[in-house]
Amino acid sequence: MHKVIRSRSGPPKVTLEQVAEHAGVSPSTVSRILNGTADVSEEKRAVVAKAIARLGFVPNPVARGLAGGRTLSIGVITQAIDSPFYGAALHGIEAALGAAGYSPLFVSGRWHAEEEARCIDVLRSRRVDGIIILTGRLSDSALRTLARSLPVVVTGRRLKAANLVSLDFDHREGARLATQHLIALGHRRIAFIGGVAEHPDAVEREQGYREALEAAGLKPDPALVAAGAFTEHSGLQAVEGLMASRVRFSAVFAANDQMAIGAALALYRRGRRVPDDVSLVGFDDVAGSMYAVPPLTTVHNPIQEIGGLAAQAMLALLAGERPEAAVPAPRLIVRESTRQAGPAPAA
Amino acid sequence: MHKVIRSRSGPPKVTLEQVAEHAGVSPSTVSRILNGTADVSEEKRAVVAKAIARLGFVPNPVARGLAGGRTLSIGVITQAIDSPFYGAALHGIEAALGAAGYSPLFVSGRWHAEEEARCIDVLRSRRVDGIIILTGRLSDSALRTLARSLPVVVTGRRLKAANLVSLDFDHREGARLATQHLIALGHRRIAFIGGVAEHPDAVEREQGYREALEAAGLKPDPALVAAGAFTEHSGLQAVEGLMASRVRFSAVFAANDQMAIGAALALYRRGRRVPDDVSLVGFDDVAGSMYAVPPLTTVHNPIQEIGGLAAQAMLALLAGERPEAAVPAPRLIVRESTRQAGPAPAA
DNA sequence: TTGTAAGCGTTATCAT
DNA sequence: ATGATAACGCTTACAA
Repeated sequence: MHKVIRSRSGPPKVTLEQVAEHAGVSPSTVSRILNGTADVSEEKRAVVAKAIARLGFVPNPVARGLAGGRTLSIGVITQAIDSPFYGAALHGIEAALGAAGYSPLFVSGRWHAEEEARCIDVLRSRRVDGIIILTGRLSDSALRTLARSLPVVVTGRRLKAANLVSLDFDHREGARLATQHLIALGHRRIAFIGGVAEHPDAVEREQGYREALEAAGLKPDPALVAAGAFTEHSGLQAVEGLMASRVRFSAVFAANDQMAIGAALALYRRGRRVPDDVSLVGFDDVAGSMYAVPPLTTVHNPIQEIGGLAAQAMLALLAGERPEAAVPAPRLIVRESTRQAGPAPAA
Repeated sequence: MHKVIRSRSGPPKVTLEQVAEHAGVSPSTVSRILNGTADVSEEKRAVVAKAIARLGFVPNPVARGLAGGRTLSIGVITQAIDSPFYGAALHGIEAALGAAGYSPLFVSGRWHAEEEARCIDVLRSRRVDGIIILTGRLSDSALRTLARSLPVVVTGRRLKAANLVSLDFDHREGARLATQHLIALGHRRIAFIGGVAEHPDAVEREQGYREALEAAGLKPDPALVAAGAFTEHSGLQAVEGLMASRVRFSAVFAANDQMAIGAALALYRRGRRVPDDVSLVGFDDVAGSMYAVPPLTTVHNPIQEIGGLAAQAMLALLAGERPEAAVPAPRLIVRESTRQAGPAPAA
């Protein structure tokens, strides 16, 4: 009774050495049992287990880190810790890592390559056992170099290297799906709002858009593609630009949901109804898009799942395996922001 | 030249001892300089500084943690790391802590008191120097106890204790503001969607709603208050329940933005326009609400700023001060989801 | 299979 | 003001 309370109130002060003493074995034996480093007789195993339970022993990760060189912590580089997109990924990572006794150390690159490099330094100085990079800006060669000193898992690219696994979602296919959907509904003049130009996801999504158009015998009209920056505001601005330039369009495909949301607002402001006057498709299927008004048709990007996969790949890497990660294929989620194109598109 | 590259590629292998040797002083002197623990002659200071720069020495936080008992890391307990609300707070915390050389360790309680307790154990076993709790479920007395062994900063309550600082936003006043706004617009039948019942923020917001009503001579109608759970879905359901029960209302005040967003969708589905048919107010001013269709009128909750304040309070606590934290007062942000009540509310 | 002892890179306690 | 010399709590050769 008394013990339970203590274990929750005071810092765990019991040391491995005390456990050893209590069990009548040597510290190394206890350590071996804890880490499965070597075979230990069932007999001692039992005594030690009892002693651990009795004393409420919890190994000290800090000491472990110093002695063993492993800290049981994994650095995770995101671009923005707030953001529905990264939030979901972090959630997936936390769950998978936590189940294995590892803790994530989250840092934000804030879209600057420089910041990102600083993040890596921080993580390294903290002696993380590995680094997961969620769609960063670092060059492929920088990643390869990094992987020479640490296991690395990176999302958003296709990259082969030792000690490194990359998880890549098929953005092109996803964008193709979205565009095809619009085409199938009879839309011919489909505007596209792009993402951050240097961002690999963004360029792939634009490629998918183009490919679908071409496959349908439609030729991409440069006047229909607007630049965006993956933010709501940029989506709003993009649509405003489009309307100011007086190009006709009956549908908009935005390279991510946040921009689609911004686009919806711009349309609303100008009195163009979604989906009655213009159809709208996003990308990512971020948590909020299901509750947009109207609910947004989008391409589901299993971000949280990818986070989990990334974490598992890292765990496998740490275990000395050479994991092959398979990312789920994109699926189109049809909701209420798209509909059949009107018989005669308005001039 | 060569050095720069190495510092970014290999793990920092230079030890304090090597610096000492290189500078011709003892390790203790180097340590003292690093920590400002004692006076050191300008002379040695300079030599050591040079040696540190020359060798590219970076102190090892793990070793520091073992020897000194401080890890320069702060545990942060959130309820959901994904979530626009907590995301913003984490962002504020990360920025403030990072500037001081501290790293946050984020863990999610997932709204379970039990999980939350486990989180604390994890953080403690990692030897964090302090714990920031963002609106948790732990009892006040549990927090007091915790504060006896570790500096604690907690948001979402008013609590006085040694080694503990609480930051409390005035939810009641915020809710009052929101309700008054609706009343001033001529609304008389104002529905309220509550939050998680055990959540202190939720009850205060409901109190504010009631107070504003009473202050205006309106008596709260139990049929107008619906239970919610701080999620979009629960907001949607709440409005559906309200409409199914056929109570009249010309305005809805939701205890947070996410529920307001859900409410907006339910209204949209039933063909009731916002704000033409019913006015809608949220709470928190989460990132997305500015881009809702229509943009949501809400109470601004400076979450990111509060995160920063919490971090600074923690830093002050660690420095042995007794910080007084002042949280900004709530402000109403009037956008486009509210308008004058119609002359004769529909039956 | 198990124990002994030497680290791991700092900080802290004494002396001087 | 500065230097030895223990810790800190655990892992890991190396022995036995």
